[in-house]
Amino acid sequence: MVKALKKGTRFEHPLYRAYHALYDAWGAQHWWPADTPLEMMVGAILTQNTAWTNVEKAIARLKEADALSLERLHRASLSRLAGWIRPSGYFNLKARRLRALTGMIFERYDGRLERLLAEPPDRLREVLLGVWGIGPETADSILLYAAGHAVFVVDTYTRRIVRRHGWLRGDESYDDVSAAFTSQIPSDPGFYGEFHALIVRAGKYHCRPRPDCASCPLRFLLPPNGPRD
DNA sequence: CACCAGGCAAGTA
DNA sequence: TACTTGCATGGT
Repeated sequence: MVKALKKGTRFEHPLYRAYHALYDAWGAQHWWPADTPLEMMVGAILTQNTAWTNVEKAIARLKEADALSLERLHRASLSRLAGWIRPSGYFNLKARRLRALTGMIFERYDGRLERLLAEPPDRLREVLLGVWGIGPETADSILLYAAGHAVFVVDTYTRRIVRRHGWLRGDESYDDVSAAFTSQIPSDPGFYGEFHALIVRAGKYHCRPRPDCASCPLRFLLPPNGPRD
């Protein structure tokens, strides 16, 4: 994983210390849980505002139907597609979003996913954001976990944690929160991918709407008066 | 029963 | 620009 980095004041930053507190407690999270880049991208759309356990069911059904290929996803009717991904919720919406993605890859990249993913990072982000149904978090997840670029994914848990810990005010734009991480911690996709996964785990089991800080690995890094809000 | 989950786009003022 | 709303299943 991420080996020890050289010492220096730069690495005393709260975000960097938070990473080590989480990693020491829980170790590697092995994200993103997908067998192929296509599966990763499909999962990124299916998990929008949705519990991952439901996405797992949807992915399993796609595999069961042997539909998890660019061609088959694109050829299937929207109602078939929606039926397969039903357990992940918002299935009519997400069927159209998957169609928008596969359509773009066929129209602009000759149906070759590897060509899309070979685009330079800024260009790839721009293209993905141009697809209906792909916003900044989904785009950055794909950049990081499918294309291997060093971007920091910001989700609701990230926002909650940086606000509760007072690392940021909490009203910053997506890009500002992302930049707060990438400007303060070493640029390494493995590192960013692990950190994001650890934040999600902390968000799931501790930094919830009703926080459970008592056993959270970050409890010693909280502000003196406890979590904000 | 209520609440939550690894967002996004479209509408309104 | 800054809210608000629709989208939907499954687990706690």
